[in-house]
Amino acid sequence: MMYQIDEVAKKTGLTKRALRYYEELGLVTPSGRTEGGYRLYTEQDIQQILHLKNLRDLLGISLAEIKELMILEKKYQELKENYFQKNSISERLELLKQLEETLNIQQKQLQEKVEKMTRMIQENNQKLKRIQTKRKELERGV
Amino acid sequence: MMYQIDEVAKKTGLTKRALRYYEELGLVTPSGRTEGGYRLYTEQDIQQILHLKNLRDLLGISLAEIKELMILEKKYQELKENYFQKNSISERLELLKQLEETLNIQQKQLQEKVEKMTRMIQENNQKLKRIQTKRKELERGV
DNA sequence: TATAAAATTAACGTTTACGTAAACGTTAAT
DNA sequence: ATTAACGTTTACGTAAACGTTAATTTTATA
Repeated sequence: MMYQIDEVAKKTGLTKRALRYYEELGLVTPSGRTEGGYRLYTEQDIQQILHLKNLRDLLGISLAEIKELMILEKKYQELKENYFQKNSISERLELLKQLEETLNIQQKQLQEKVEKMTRMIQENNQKLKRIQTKRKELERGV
Repeated sequence: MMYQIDEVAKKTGLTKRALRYYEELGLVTPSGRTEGGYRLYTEQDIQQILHLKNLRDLLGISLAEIKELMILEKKYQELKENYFQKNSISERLELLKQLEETLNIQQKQLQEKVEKMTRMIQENNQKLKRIQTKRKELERGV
């Protein structure tokens, strides 16, 4: 089953404009079109869009950087699906190394952020406690 | 001891332009100026700037939203420092309630993000494992 | 006191990530 | 066959968050 743009917009929380824009940038291309030219997205397309959204929101990197990433992952998918490889072994090794490196960088970024956020959450909790204490003092004082 | 703009830029990792821009938006105002008009930042100013940077990078909210937040916190600081309060009790209670609410919203945002990021980290780890396995297969095959 | 290094403001420019409107085609249902 | 509700492309617009340049001052130092 395939979905058209409005459905996908609702499912992903992105606007139709954003979906077309991402396609324009070469980030996500719907797998099909109707006879008349309507975009048709598969379930996989939607997963890819959600992944892209995660990268955008969680890593906070630019769409240009995200594009690089998705190109890499696309290559990896192709590699996985091609049993009888056209690529040479050295090419495949090179791709794997690149993917590994990129993922490692991503992991570091994510972990750093998680740590900072965790610290911030703890600080906020302490602040909240102080505020609640103050508030109760005031309320008793009334 | 007070620092001038270039020093602060280096300490915070922001550009001088960004610091001036944030000031223009009313986000962080240096505590002093030299006779000739050079900006002078205190240690506290720097802490505030780092906090602002954290909000920007971790929550990914707009500077306009950050401004609201910092206004609230500023009011709270004033409230803490004024032993002999000018504000009425009801005003103070109102402020505390607002701060509490805002912090709670922030906490939710942060926690949601942390969860999503943690999931992503785990997915990445599994992906990394698969890639490493494949790589070793290839290397043995050579 | 001269001069280099760093600062200031003002104003225009740039990039990113879409929003919006126009003009027009498609699809499904009546 | 019409029509309402969707879609399409093209192209200009816009807000946010700074970058860059120019013209001018300050400040520290030789």
